[in-house]
Amino acid sequence: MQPTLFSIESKSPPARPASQISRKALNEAQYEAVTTVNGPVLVIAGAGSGKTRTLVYRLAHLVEQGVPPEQILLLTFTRKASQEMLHRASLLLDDSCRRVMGGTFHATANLLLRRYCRHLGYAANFTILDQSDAEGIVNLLKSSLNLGGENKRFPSKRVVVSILSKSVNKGLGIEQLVETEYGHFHDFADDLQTIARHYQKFKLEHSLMDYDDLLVNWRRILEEFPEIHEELATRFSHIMVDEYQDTNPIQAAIVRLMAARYNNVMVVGDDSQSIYSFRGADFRNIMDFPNLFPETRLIRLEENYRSTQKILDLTNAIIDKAQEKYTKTLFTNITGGEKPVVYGARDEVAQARYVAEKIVALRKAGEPLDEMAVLFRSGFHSYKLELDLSHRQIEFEKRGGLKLNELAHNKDVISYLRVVANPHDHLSWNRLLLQLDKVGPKTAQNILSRVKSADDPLTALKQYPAGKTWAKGLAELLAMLEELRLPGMGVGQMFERIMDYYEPIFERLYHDDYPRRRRDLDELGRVMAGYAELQTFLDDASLDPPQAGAVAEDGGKRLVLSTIHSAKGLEWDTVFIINLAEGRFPSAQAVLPAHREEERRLLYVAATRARKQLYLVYPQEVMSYDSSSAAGGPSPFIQELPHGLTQTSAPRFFAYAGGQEERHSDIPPCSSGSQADLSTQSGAEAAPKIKLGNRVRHPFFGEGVVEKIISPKSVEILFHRHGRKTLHLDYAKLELIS
DNA sequence: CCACAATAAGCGCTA
DNA sequence: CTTATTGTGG
Ligand SMILES: Nc1ncnc2c1ncn2[C@@H]1O[C@H](COP(=O)(O)OP(=O)(O)OP(=O)(O)O)[C@@H](O)[C@H]1O
Repeated sequence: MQPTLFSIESKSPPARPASQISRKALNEAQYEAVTTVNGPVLVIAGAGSGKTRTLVYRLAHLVEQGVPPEQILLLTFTRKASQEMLHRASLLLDDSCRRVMGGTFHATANLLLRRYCRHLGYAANFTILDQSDAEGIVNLLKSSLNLGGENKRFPSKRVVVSILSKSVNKGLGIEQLVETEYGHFHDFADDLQTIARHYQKFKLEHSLMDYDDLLVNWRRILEEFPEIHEELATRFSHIMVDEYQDTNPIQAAIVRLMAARYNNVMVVGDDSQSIYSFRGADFRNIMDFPNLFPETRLIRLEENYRSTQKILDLTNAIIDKAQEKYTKTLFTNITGGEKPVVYGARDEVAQARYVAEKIVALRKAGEPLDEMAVLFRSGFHSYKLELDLSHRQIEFEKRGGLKLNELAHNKDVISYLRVVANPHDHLSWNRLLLQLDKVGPKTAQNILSRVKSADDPLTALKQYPAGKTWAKGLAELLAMLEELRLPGMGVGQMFERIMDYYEPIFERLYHDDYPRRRRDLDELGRVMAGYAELQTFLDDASLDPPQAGAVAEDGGKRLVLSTIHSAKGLEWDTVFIINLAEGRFPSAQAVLPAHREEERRLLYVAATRARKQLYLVYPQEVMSYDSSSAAGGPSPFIQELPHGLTQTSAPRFFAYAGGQEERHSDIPPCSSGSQADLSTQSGAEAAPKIKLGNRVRHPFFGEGVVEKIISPKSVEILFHRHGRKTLHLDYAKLELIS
C-alpha cells in the first residue's frame, strides 16, 4: 500500500465497506468511529459505552482495509490493555494484527529512545529510574549539597520528587510552582531549584532517565531533529490513543508531532474517568484535542452496554455532582437486577467478614469467582480482607499495591544488573558499595568520585587504593561483576551467580527475617529466567513491574482484589467497593477542590465496573496507623447520594449482633439512616462555630489557625506542618482547640 | 568514618 | 511498616 492512500482527505469514503461482522456488533456511533479511518477523530464516551470494543474493531478494520499493521501505532495506558486489544483484533481478523506497534507511551518512548537518544547526549544503555530511584538521587544530592540539614521542615524526598516531576509535567519553573502550590515551602524555593538543577545534571552524567524524561525526550527528538521527526511521522500512518483523559500536555504534544505527516489520529476517552492527575494528567487535555487538530470529527458514545439501569442511576448520580464534566448522562437497555446495596459494618473485621460471606454465598448460587471483584482506594485497604479470605481458602489475586521491584532485597539484586548494563549508573553503584562491610556513605562517595570520569569504571575501580578493612569485599564484588559481563551469560545464569555472592550479605543485612524475604528473591529469579536480554528485563522492571506475592497462573478461577486505579477499563458481574469511609475514601489528604473532584471520579470509575450487582461497604470505625485513634462512618460520597437509589443492608448503625438475617429494605435509603443524619448534622453544626483566628485540629494535617472565611461552608487554614489549605466544612472533621 | 540501636514522625493511587 | 535523626561505642 502506498502511503498516499492514507492522506488528509478526511471525507473520502473507505476503500471497501466494513466487513459484515463489524456492522452487526456495533451501534451507529461506534460504526462511524470504526470506519472513519482518515483525519483526526475524537471519541468522547462514557463508561461501558464500548470504547475498547470500538478500538479493537477499528484496528481490525484498518488492517482489513490494507493498512500494514506495522504502520499503526496504538498507545494505551497499560501494557496489558494493548496486548489484550491486539489479541482481540487478531481473533476478529487474523494474526497480522499482532504486528501492530502497541504499548504505553512510556514503553514506546523507551523503544524509540534506545535508538535515537545519542542525539540528546545520552548513551543507548541508559537506565530507567522508578520513583524510589529518583528519591535516592534526591537523597544523595541533599547530603552532598548540604541542604535541609538542620531544618526539619525541609520537604521529604518524596515531596521533593513530586515537586520536580510536577514542574516538568506542567512546564512551570520550580519557583513559580512553589509559590502557587507549595506556599509553605517558600523558604526552600532556592534549595529546591538547586536540587532540580543537580538532579538533571546527575541523570545526564550517569545515563539515567526517569519516567518524565522518557516523555520529554521523546518530544525533544521530534521537535529538535526534523529528520527524525520526518522518519517517525512517516513510519506510522495511523495513530490511536486510548484513555486520552489521563494524558498530560507532553503526551498531547507527542501525539500532535507523531501525527503531523498523515493527520490520521483517533483518541478515545472519558473526562469523567480521569484519575491520574497526580502523574501530571489533566482531563482538560481531551477537550483541547480539537485545538491541536482543527478538522477533528467528534463522535460521542452514550449508550452503556455494561451495567443495569439501577447501577447506572447510581453512577449518574455520583458524577452529576462533579463541578466540570463534558459527557452526557448515560443510558442502557439492560433492565432488571437489584439496586446497589449500602452496608455499614461495625469495623474493618466485620467489613471483611461481610464481604467474604457474601462472596461465599454468591459462589454457592453459581456466580464464578472470577466474575466478582473487590475494589478499594489504597493498596493497604484490603489487608483485613486478605486475611479473612485466606482463612476461608478463597483464592484471590491482588492487583496494585507492592511491586516485586520495590522490595529492598530485590532492589539490591537489580542494582548488580544495572551496573552491568550501565557502568556509569552511580546510584546503583552507591547501593552496592554500601552493602560492603565497613563502607558507609562517605567512603562510597569517595570511591565514586574517583572513577567518575573513567570510561570503564569497573576496570578503574580495580586500581582503587582500597582501605584495609574492606579491600577484600570490594575485590569480590568486582570479580563477580566481571563474570556477569562475560559474553554468553544468560539472564537466569546471572541471577544464580549474583545469589552466590549476595547470599551472605543478604543474611547480614536482613538478619531478622531473611527466610521470608528469600521467597521474593526466588520469585525474582523465576521472572528473570523468562528473559533473554538483560536490558529488556531491566526496562520491564521499571515500566511494567510484576506484582509482589503473585501466585503463578494455575488456571483456577480467582477473585480479584484491586485498587481502583488498577481496575480501570475492566468489568465484573459483581463489584464490592470497600472502605467507603470518612477519611479513607475520599482520602483525608484530598482537601483541595480539584483533588476532591478526582476522588469523586475515582468512585465513579469503581462503580461503573459492575455489570449486575454493586455493593458499597464501609466500616463505622477505622484504626489509624498507630491504632490510637479511630475514625470512620459513611463517606460523604455515600451521604450525599439522592434518596431511593440504593438499598440498605442492616445493620448500619446498630451494633453488630452477629449471625442474624440481613434485612433488605427499600424504605430507608442510605442517606435517611440515622447514622447518616448524625454525621451530616455534625458537619453542619461545626460551621457557625468556626471564627477567624480560631485554632483548630485536623485529623490529618494537625494543628492550624483559621485565616480566612471564604463562605459559610469553606475556610482557609494555615497548618503548622502542611501549609495553607482550603477546607470544606461538610467534609473536613475539624476540632476546635483552645 | 562506620555499625548499630533507639526514637520520632511520616504514611495514596502508578508509568 | 518505612525513613530520618540522634546517640553510642568502636
Ligand atoms: N454495540 C455493542 N453491542 C453489545 N455489547 C457491546 C457493544 N459495545 C460494547 N459492548 C459491551 O459493553 C461492555 C463495555 O465495553 P467496553 O469495555 O468497550 O467499554 P469502555 O467504553 O471501554 O468502558 P470503560 O470506559 O468503562 O472502561 C463490554 O462488555 C462490551 O462487550
